[in-house]
Amino acid sequence: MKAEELADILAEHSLFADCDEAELADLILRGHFVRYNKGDELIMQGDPGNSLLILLSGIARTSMIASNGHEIVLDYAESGQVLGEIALLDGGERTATVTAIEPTSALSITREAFEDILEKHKNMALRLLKVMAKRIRMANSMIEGDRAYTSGPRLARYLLRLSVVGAEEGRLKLDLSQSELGNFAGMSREHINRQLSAWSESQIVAVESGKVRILDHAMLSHIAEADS
Amino acid sequence: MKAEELADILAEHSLFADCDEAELADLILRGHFVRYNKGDELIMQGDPGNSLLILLSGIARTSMIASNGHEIVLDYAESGQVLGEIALLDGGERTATVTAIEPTSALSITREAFEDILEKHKNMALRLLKVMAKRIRMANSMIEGDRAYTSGPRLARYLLRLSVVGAEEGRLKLDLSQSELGNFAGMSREHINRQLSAWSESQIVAVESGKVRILDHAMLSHIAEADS
DNA sequence: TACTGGAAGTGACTATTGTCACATGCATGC
DNA sequence: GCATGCATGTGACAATAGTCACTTCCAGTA
Repeated sequence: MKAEELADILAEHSLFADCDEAELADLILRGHFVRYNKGDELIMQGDPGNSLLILLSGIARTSMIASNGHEIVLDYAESGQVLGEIALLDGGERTATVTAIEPTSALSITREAFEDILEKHKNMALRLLKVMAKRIRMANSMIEGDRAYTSGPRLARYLLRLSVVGAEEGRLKLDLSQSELGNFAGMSREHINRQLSAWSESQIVAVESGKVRILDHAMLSHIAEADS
Repeated sequence: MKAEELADILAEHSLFADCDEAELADLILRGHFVRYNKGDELIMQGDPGNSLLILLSGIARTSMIASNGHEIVLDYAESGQVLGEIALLDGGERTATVTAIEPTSALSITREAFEDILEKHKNMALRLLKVMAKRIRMANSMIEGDRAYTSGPRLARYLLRLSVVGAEEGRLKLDLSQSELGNFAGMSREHINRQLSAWSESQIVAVESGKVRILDHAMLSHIAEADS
């Protein structure tokens, strides 16, 4: 892989967009290119965390299994995203499992390589700090959503989170099944179904062949902030 | 303030325990010592975030107000803890309000000072990364708790989180009122009361003059992992 | 085309938790 | 001591969302 290719991928979404050539070169040199098939686990909850991944292509689901067996989906990561930094940094176990939901490739960076790169390129640390700041914001916003809102506004928030900005026709980034949406938004499949049906009635979303499309973005945003 | 004093404070709890003298000296030199009375706000949600705080004494509550007015308590911070890094790092607004719940003092560090120190002392970045890794773990664990567990186990978790390790007689770090506990654990005051009464019956906790004491730590841990 | 498995739709019931309305208790200061 | 105010205890009820048990729909394939 060439530095330019990596640069292109990183430039698109991630906070690594402003890496200079030397940094990219080192990432490629010290990193290890890995491919995964749909369903493969890039990271497994409970494992020791001795490496970090930078997603290059594909989409991966980050999820945790609570001690009572309940599965929680934390995020869907796209290319450019960093995965697995937490355990690498604090030396603890991996808190979540990351599963490829389509063919996926990534750059894997070991702890030693990571430390070397951090040492050599001071900007990398700052970049990582920003990545993590963003992640904390996201986590706090999930907590806020879970705590403060009932299911309706919460689902609205997750739909908005899945919606693309320049959305042609309100398409979502990901076509999740209703069960998957339920896991993500923290509600039962049946309840998701009923809520989507209701919104479909009032022309806020359209549900066609299993795929959700946002028709009234403004209304959905409004619902996302409502009291109930 | 002398470097040794700061060193003592940081050594106790925080990830800054291993700072060398030069680092401490710079923190003190570039930092600004601030005092707060009970009830003062160290950080206000919505403000621009141009500084970071290191708590030196006292206890501060981190909370958010959701757009529907619901208040969520994210954490109670003790001395040694870093506050306000997120907004400082990503340049966004402060996501939460931090309120002193007793007289509190802190070292305030501006963005410029922060950047200088980060530049000068490479270990500081790594330390901050660890602080943030810890925060993400905590946030994920809150999400897990909110999503996967019913109120009983969840309250158990929060009580355990408030319990001191070498707890003499199961005392909590903080004597929260039942309303405050409710805000923290995400349940109504009444429900907290009923749950505590039930546990009090079965000798798991004791409630005496408004203060909760954990009697059966093992049992509480067991409840914290239960299916319901 | 008919068969099959998985996703989606739906009604009835249940469970958990919040809300409201009060009673009680307890400390503080006049 | 008594009044005031805030924290706590408790019963009755309402609301939200989950569970169960089906049915229906649809795509892939034998």
